[in-house]
Parts: sequence; C-alpha cells; structure tokens
Amino acid sequence: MDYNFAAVEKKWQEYWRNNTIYKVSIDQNKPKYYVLDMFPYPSGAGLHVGHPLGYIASDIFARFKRLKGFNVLHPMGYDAYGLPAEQYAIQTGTHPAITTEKNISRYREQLDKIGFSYDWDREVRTSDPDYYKWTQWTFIQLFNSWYNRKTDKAEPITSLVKAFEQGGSNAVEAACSEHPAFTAENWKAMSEVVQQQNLMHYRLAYLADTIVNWCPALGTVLANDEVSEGLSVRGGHPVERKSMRQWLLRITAYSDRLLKGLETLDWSDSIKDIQRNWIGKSVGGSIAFEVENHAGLIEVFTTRPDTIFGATFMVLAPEHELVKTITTAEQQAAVSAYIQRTKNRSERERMTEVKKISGQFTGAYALNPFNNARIPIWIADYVLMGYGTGAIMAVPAHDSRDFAFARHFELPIIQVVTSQGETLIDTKNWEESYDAKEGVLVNSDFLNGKTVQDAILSLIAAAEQRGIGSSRVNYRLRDAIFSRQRYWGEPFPVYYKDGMPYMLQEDQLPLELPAVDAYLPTENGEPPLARATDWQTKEGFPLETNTMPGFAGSSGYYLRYMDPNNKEAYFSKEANAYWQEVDLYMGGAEHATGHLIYARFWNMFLFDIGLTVKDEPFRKMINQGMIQGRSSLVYRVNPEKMAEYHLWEKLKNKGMGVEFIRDFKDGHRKFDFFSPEAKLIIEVRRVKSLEKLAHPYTEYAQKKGYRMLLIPVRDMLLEKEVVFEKVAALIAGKKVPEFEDKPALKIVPVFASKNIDGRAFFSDPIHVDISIVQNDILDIEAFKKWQPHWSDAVFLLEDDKYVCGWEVEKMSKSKYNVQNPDELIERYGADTLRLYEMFLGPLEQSKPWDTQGIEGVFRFIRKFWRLFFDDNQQLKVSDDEPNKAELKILHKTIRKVEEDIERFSFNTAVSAFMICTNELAELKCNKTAILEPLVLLISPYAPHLAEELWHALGHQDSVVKQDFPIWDETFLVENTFTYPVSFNGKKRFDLELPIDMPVKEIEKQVLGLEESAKWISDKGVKKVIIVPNRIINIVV
RNA sequence: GCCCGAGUGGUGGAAUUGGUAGACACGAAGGACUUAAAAUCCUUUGGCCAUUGCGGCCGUGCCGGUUCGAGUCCGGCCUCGGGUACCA
Repeated sequence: MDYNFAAVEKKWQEYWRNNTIYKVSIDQNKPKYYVLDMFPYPSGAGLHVGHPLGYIASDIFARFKRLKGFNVLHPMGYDAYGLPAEQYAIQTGTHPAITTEKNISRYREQLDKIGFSYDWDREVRTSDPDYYKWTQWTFIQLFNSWYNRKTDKAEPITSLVKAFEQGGSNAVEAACSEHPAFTAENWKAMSEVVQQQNLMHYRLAYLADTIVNWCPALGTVLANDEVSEGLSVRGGHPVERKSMRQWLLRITAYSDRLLKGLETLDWSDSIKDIQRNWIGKSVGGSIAFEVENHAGLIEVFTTRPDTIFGATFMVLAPEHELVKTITTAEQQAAVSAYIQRTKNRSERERMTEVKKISGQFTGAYALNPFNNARIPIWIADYVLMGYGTGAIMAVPAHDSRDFAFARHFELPIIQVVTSQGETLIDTKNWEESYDAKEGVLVNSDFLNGKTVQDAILSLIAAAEQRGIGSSRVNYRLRDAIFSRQRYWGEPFPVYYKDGMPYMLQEDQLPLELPAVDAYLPTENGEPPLARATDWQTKEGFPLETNTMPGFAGSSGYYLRYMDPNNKEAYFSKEANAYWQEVDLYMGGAEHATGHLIYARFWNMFLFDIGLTVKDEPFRKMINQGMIQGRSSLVYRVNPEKMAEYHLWEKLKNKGMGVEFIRDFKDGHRKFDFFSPEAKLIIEVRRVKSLEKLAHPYTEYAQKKGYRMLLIPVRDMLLEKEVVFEKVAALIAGKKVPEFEDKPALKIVPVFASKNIDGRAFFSDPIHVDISIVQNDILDIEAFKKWQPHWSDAVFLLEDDKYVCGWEVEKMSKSKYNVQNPDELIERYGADTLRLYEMFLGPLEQSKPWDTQGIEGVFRFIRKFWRLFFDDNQQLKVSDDEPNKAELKILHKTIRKVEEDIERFSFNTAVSAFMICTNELAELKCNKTAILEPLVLLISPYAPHLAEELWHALGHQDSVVKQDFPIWDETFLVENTFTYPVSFNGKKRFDLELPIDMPVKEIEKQVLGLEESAKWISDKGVKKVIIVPNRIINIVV
C-alpha cells in the first residue's frame, strides 16, 4: 500500500474546517498581510484546471506568510451578478438568484477539494443585500460629491453650493461636464430645479444624455471596456452608438491621479502600460480659430501647436455643433448626405473602414490667427466628437492621417519642421509625413529656427497673450457609464420627483431587488425593473429602473472583506486601519482596463471622503498566465486523396519509367496524372463519379490521341498492385480497358495514425476527447463508444497503436480539451494537483496543460512519503544526529524554497523539493532532524501531506500554526570550489581548488597542469582571467 | 500601424548579477524485480562525427556588434502571443 491521499486529504480538510484553522481576526501583536484572489464569477461550467492556478499560487504564498509570522487575511467570495445567469433566466424563467446559488455551491465544492486556506467566514457576495447596501451607499456618496481641482480631491456637494453662493462659477475649479458662467447673484436667483440641473454637471455620479454603446442583443448599454472591436466582450454581439440618458461616474476627474498612482504600485510594466494607454494622457494646447463671415469660433486641440503655420485645412467631427451653421448653401446637400452616411454606419463598419478616406468640404474657411491664411473647413469621421474639441487643425506635412487626407482630396502640404541635416524636398514628392517630435521649425514666421520643444512653448505663450488659446491636457479615458437596462444587478438608490433624481435616505438601504414576472424589457422598451409592481417610494415617487453594472459590486469588495459582517458601516475604521490595503493581488491581466481601473477609482474616492487609509487598493499584483488546452487530434482519411497519394508515390520521379505530371490542366479539363511521353491520362475517382465521366473523358482522349485509365478509388485502396500492373501495361503499349465498372464499396470512415506516410496529404484533423487519449495513444474502443456513428471505423495503425496529433489552443468544450480538476484530484489527490500546477512553468506565463506530466509529481509525492514510511506503512524515522551532507541538503533546500517563494518562482521551488528528496533517498536519510523541517517547508505546497506527516511525527497541533524553518549559512560553506577551466571561453575541464586560494596561486596551479599544456600547446598564454569561486578562463 | 511580452532538446521548462547551456520533470529506448500486471529501481536520452580508449565539432529564432567570456548586454530583422486603434 502506498500513501493513501484520498483518505488523508479528506481527514485534514474536515479537521481544518471543524477547528476553524483558517479563521483570522485582528491581532495587533502580529504584522498583517492581505492576500487576495480576484473575485470569481461562478459560471455554470464550473472550474477547469486553468482557474485554480492563481488561487493555488496565492494560497501557497498566504500559507508561507503565516509560517513567517504574519497575520494573513486570505478571503474568498463571489462576483455573483452577471449576464450568463440573467440570459439563462430570460430563456428559462429561472430566477438568476437560483442559478447563481447553484453555481456557487458547485464552485465551493470544487474549491474545497483543493485545500485552500480561505477564511470562509468572510465570504462576500455582490448580490447579497447586506453587501450591496454599501455599493448603493457609495453611489449616494458619489452623487453627493464633486471634484475640486484646487484641492485635488472629492468634496461634498455642499461645499460647491457654498462656493457658488459666495463667488459664482468663477470661484470654482472643478471636474465637470459643463461649466457655465454665472455670478453669485445669478446662482441665488436660480430656481431649485435649475440649480439642481447645474449641480448635475459637477456630481461624481451624474445623469446625462450621452452617446453610449448600445447592444441590442443583450438589451443593454455597455461600458467602453466591455466592448472590443465593435462587439460585446461577453457574447460577441454587435454594438451600436446611440444617445441615451444614463448614470455616469466621473472617473475622468481622477485621470491624473490614476496615472500618477501607477508609479507607486508594484505591478507588472505591461499592466501599467495598458492602463496608461487606456487613460491616454496627451499634453498640448487649444487654439481658437475665427471663421470667415461667421461669428463663431472653432476651438481645436493639438499636441503640436508648433506646426500651426503648416495647417492647410481644418477638420470637424460630423456631429460638431458648428457644422450646421458654417456650411455654405452650395455645400449644404453634400454635407447632409455625408453626415447621414456616417450616422447609418455601424460601429463595426466604421472600424473596418478605417483605411478608407472620406470627408466633405463645408464651403467655409477658418482664419489662421497667426498669419490670417484662409483654410478650408472639412468634416470627416476620422475626427471624433468625443475627444478634445471634436475639431482639428490639419497639418498634413507632420501628421500621417492629415497627410493621407490631403493627398486624397488634393489639399496643399506645407513643411514646417526639418530634421537635422535634412535637404528640403518639395512636399509634392513626399511619400509620407514627417511625424517625429524633433527638429527645427521653418516656414513659420517667429518660430523659425526654434526646436520643436521651444516652438511649442513659444506658440502657446503667444496664443495666451492674445487670449486665443492655452495649454491643455486631454485624456482618452471617458466617464464610466453606470446604468444597465438589466434585471440582475444592484438597484440604484434613486427616485424621481418632477423628473429630477433624488437619493434615498441611508436608513432606507438596502433597496432590494424586486420580483418581476419576466426578465425582459417592457413593451415600451423600459428595463425589466419597470415590470415590478409597486416599484416606488412610500410617498409614491417612481424608483430608478436601471440597475448597476458588473463592476459596481467588484469595485470595493476587498474592503468589505476586512469587516464583512458589519451592519453599521461598509467596514470599521479599526479594521481598515489594521488591514489597510491588499498586499498581494492575484489575478488575470484581462481586467487591466476594467475592474482594475474602476476599483482604483472607487478606492481613491473613499480615500478622499475619509473612509480608507490608503488611496491605492492593491500594492502588489501578480497576473497568472492562461493555461491553454492541449487538444488531441485524429486524422480522418479522404479516400480519394489517399488513393491519389499512393499512385503518385509510384508514378513520381519516373517511378514507372516515364515522367508524369500531377494535376494536368488542358483548358477547363483537369486530370490527376498525365504522361506526355506515354500520352497517358490517369484519373482516380469514386466509382459513381467515374460512371458519369467515363463517356465524355473517352471522347476527349480519342480526339487528342491520348490513352486513358480511369481508376476507382476502391481498386487503388484494395488491390493497388493490380492497378500498377495495368499502368505498366499501358506504358508498355498494351491494351487495357479504360474503365471497369465494379460495385461501389460501402464507405467506411478511415482514420490514419499520425505518422502514416503521406497522412498530411490525404487526411483532415478532427478533435477528439482528451479523456480517451493517453500519452497521445488513442483508446480505440473508447473512441467508438464516444462517437457511435464511427463505431465501424477502420484505423490505420503504426506499431499496433493509433498515435494522435496535438495542438495547443484555448481550453473549450467544443475542442474536447477541457481538463477538470475534480477528475485529477480523484486520481492523484489535491496535493499533486497543487504541486503540478505550480511545476508547469513560470506563474505569469501562458502555458499548455499537459496531463502526462502530472505522473512525475505524483511519483515525487510518494517518494517523499517513503522517506518517512517503509513498505509496510510503518513510520521509520530515527532520532540520530544528522551528518554534514544531510544538513547541507536540508539548508540548501530551505534557502532555495524561501527565495523562490519570495520571487513567485513556484516551479523552481517544486524542483528544489524533488532534488532534495532524490538526494535524501540516495543517502537513505530517515532522520527526524532533517525530515521535520522539510514537512514545514513543503506545507504551503502540499498542506494535506504535510499535516499528515506532522501529526505522524508526534505533534498534536496543526502544521499551519508553526514557524517556517530558518536556513543556516554555516552548513552551506564549502572548503573547495570546483572551477570550470576554459580556454578562449570554452570549458575544457574542472579543477577543484581551496576556496580561499589567492588568484596568483590559482594561476600558477592551473598553468602548471598537464591538461592545460595540451590546450595551450605552442600558442602561448595571452591572458588569464580568474574570478574567484566562479571561473577560470585562459586566453591563448 | 503603434505599445508591451516571448522565442532554449521530442515536450513543459532551468540557468536569480554577463561566468560550466539543457537543472527538475514528462516522453522514449533498454534492463532488473514479478507467473503476470501495477508499483519500484537501474542505464541511456540536444545534434553530428568518432566509438578501440581518448574524444572532437556544432548548438539558446536570424544577421551583426561589445566582451577574456553572451541564452543573458547593444543594433537590425523574422515569427508568435497580448493590448490598442483614426485620441489630433
């Protein structure tokens, strides 16, 4: 009997649960450490082996930190609102809460089997009213706040009102949608409703008409990060642009802090880059242009104000409000037509047609404020209304898009920047624009001779002086659309009075999700909540019918874990002061532009209003890579192609004495094989098809004077020697019937093993379930059972085996390559699964799942076990004093494992365990003094095994509560070092020398060796490089 | 197009600061034990040449450079993966 993992794992999982081993509470005597996994959405499909990868890594780290004396917060919960459960509800009428509950229990069951050290008393679910009360509460705080640019933080809206009362709008610098000018007196004279309308421009949660991503298939609006390439990220449905009244969060107020905060975070550069690009800060200036014969000004945003003398035309977004008024009468029709055309295009069409240049001249001219040049005003949809001012000054010489536009519509191009030492060429002959932000200005009046950087500053200064422009910063980041026309989400704590939104009082929270009769919009197109009866306040005011998006609940869940059962507050001040922030956040990189930005924003806001002690929520983040599937393939033979292949193998390279051409074409006719020398055509086809073609082919051959052989596929496969004889006879000039009609063969599916000759030419790969393939060998009987319609299939084997091909691709049901953790746990145990997932490769890299390799880890676990137990399962440890060699192995391993965990190199730590076990087994070491620390060392990785061994060694308490072993340098020092001796950088032999031997002495020793003489020979020594305790290199 | 990241045996990967390339495992081949199987153990396993012993040559996507020494640093290119896309 071997190590009985099934019984052991069950025993200790129960022990941990019954003794609440992982329960954690505030302990001021210990340093805290917060390890968090990204919130999972419990999907109906359950976990596959890719999901727990990050959970295992974070669990190892959490366990390691516990052993290191930290008070570790390691919670888990569920992002329970989500589209799949609601889509299922729409189809079946099942309440999403029921589906979600079911999925959660399945998830929990799977998670429990892996042996995680979560404190489940802290579980949080976004759909739990006790939790979403605080999501709603935060929304109210956002509504009641504005962003003060002077203090650079969120402040209560009351302070804004006070400022307006005292100094009007000029007294305020705020993040806002609009900033109308009014005096204190104006403000006081406004009606309540007008005041509220004005305040809406400043609130951090606000209601506005905006262009939104409308997804008709899902019946809802989506945020920018929920849309990719014109399709919804979930489901892949087309998205349209539409104007709707929606709640938004003014995340743009935090653009700069979100950007700057990145510098302080211990995140991967790639995630930081993705966030930087998403926020998209660009520094430039805005300049106002007058329009000829028109009162309005057109303000443009540019990052290159220095190139203003090269502006040869101007482009407005088709939606720009001035388009209507500046367009001349002659151009009116053309402009309207263009606007109409761009409006009717879907977002996806617009994106795929990016390379197509389109635009329309308005007939109007703008005046360059610096030289009064008349520049034509165009509209084109390459200028977006949502960015900058929706208008650009086009400088075709120095912007590639403007360049392409100018070339297309034959507009002038003026060079204003030269690169160093450039000889000027007429722009007519340019092939591309010069976009680089370096060089010296020319053709630019007072900017001539200045560098680009200086010219930018000079021009902005000049514009400011004349009051026509200023420096300006723009962000790509948009305010987050916060309304969803869906049922399964948090209700807004909002009601409407006279069309104006008002917040519920805190004591009315949570506003619970009402029951509805169907999870669909109403006939009038209102969201599902409009179906709820009595969806109004006690006073009878209607409640908001939209719900909040998925990211609402996941933006602050990590804070709730600090104090999850608090009824009075989101979390207590004490809990937040103790746990502070997430020290290690483990999760996928796919949340870079969604959750990870929203959560940072949410946290910064709570920091501003004094709720949290940290402005950034996640100190360090590790993004685990994806685990890809390893699909198995069988090869279905195409009989016709196979017959052709075999014949060609015989005919090619004058195999039958004469040259043959393959795929011979004559006019519209095509034949498989043709020999000009023998004037012979050979065609291989199915009998049925030959019967039809025999006549026309024969006619053709007669006309051309060719001879012909029509070979049924069946003949080629069943009796190819006979066919070859016929061909030989024909070549020899003998008479052979052109076509012998025989009954067609019943078509049986044929599968060829991977390495059958020519397989690639005559077969097509088909995915096969990985559970019936072992070490790439197909279980043929299981295959026939799996696909009964292939039960009569014939298999072409190699060495009596069917060898499958394989491919690395996404793990998915349709590819039959999903590996489920439960099956593996049943077969190998959770510890093996944990170890193997780590052993697979670097945590952050994507890698294919390969079940074959798990055997090695399984062997290791049992080998480790056998260090403690003999073949009769008797404990065989001894209390003997360990020797030097054993101590060295132990301490080397402790050091390696600790260093590897610290740098999240879990795969190399597993190797270190293997090496250590191999070495100790070699020495037949069974000493407690060595083995006991090893049990502690391995406990974060294989907690069940470690707990069992720990108790077997006579301990009563849990291995979880112990201390991590400490390595001792003294056991590791060596007296000698084995130098690799190289000649010209090539290693030739080893040389063992005392560790403290001086360099001079080493040189003398090494040069005196007979071995060295061989390599030096007559070339002579040029130089000797000796790096103590590293290498010796001799240059000859 | 732009911005990241990665390319090492049949496979997953190791080499932490420029210092013995291929640790550890899988797979494969051969052997021991066994009536047999499983399990376990032993040997070989980057390629080529030599194999009578010593050995020798090549080799980390490609081309070039720096260096006594490059998988690692620099320049150029190729391929794959991720992000983003008229963002002015």
